[in-house]
Amino acid sequence: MTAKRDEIIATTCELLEVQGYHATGLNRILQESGAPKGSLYHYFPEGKEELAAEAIARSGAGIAGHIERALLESDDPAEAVTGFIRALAGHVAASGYRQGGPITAVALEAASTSERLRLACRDQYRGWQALFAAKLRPRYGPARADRLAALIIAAIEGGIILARSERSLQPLLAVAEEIEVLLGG
Amino acid sequence: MTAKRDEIIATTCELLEVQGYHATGLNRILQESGAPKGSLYHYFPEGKEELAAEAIARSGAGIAGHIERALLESDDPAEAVTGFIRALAGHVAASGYRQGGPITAVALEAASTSERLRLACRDQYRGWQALFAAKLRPRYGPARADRLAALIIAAIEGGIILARSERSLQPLLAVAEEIEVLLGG
DNA sequence: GTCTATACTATGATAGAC
DNA sequence: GTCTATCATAGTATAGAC
Repeated sequence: MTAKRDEIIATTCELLEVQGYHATGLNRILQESGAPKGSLYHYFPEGKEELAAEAIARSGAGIAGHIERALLESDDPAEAVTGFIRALAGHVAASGYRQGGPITAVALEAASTSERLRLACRDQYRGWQALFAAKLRPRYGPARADRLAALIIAAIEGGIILARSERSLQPLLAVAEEIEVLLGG
Repeated sequence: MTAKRDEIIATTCELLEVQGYHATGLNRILQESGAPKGSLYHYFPEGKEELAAEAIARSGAGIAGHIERALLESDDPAEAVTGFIRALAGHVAASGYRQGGPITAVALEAASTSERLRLACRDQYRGWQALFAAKLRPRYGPARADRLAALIIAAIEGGIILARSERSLQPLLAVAEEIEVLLGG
């Protein structure tokens, strides 16, 4: 029964996004996903870490999909990138400043704590960065495109942190505007 | 005896920076700071949250001091800002990619969880942002200076996340370079 | 009256029994 | 495949030592 396993992962994605890794208990995951209590170690023999790693991969793939679709919306890189950021900002606000950045919290908690989760997050970041870099490469060349992509990811992740702390879109919108300036020149 | 209270806060600062809020247990704090277990609720009657809030304020003030000093190093805003980022990058690497961003992890975990900690982090971010904005205002005017300051904070916070995930300075250095471009124009 | 040892309740992750 | 036991540790509170 893979449907139940999927449901567990989906619930984990949500909780990790809102609360981070350590604040998210297995009990809560099981309860929220409606899965039987004893079933967790059947589906995830390596326990919480394995489950979290899979959740990170899934969340990351979802974001990658959003990035891909957003970057197709315009031929102009500046417009495409800032369009993505503004759409993301809307999503952050719509969630009551609870969501946005599904792996950010885990990335920070796990960086010094769990090599497995650190690598899981790193791989997602690399994937996103590659998508932006590919879009920017024709105009800026490979080296600069990589740097710009790094800045974009960093500014988005940081912008989400500020937005959630302020409960305001302003930081993310400022990020979008300034990145537009940087790319527009 | 305020010295022991101070020691507890200092230890909490370190642990929060590396691990975040929920991963940091009171036992660990007490043990690491050499303070007796029973003394915690004497010094911090409201428990862990109160302790964390004080630690956030202290870490934040330390960063503010670093920002202030760095911004005095050059009259050119671009040089001053990127100087700060590069110095920070050095510190991140020197700590084995465990430190840097003392409140980032807590900000994310607590944003949806503890109003008190959310506000504590928000206030620190506002303070830092005000410092950068003040430096940028003469050249860029008030509105743009605020936006640039938001981008700078966001890009730094995000850059730290990426650097810690990659165990590499590259993301932070890319951030510095691109911000230099943005401010240099 | 300032500080600390100890105990308590809840919940964490996990693993063996059914 | 799932329930229940286990064992550790969490955060907290109180009663007593200095």
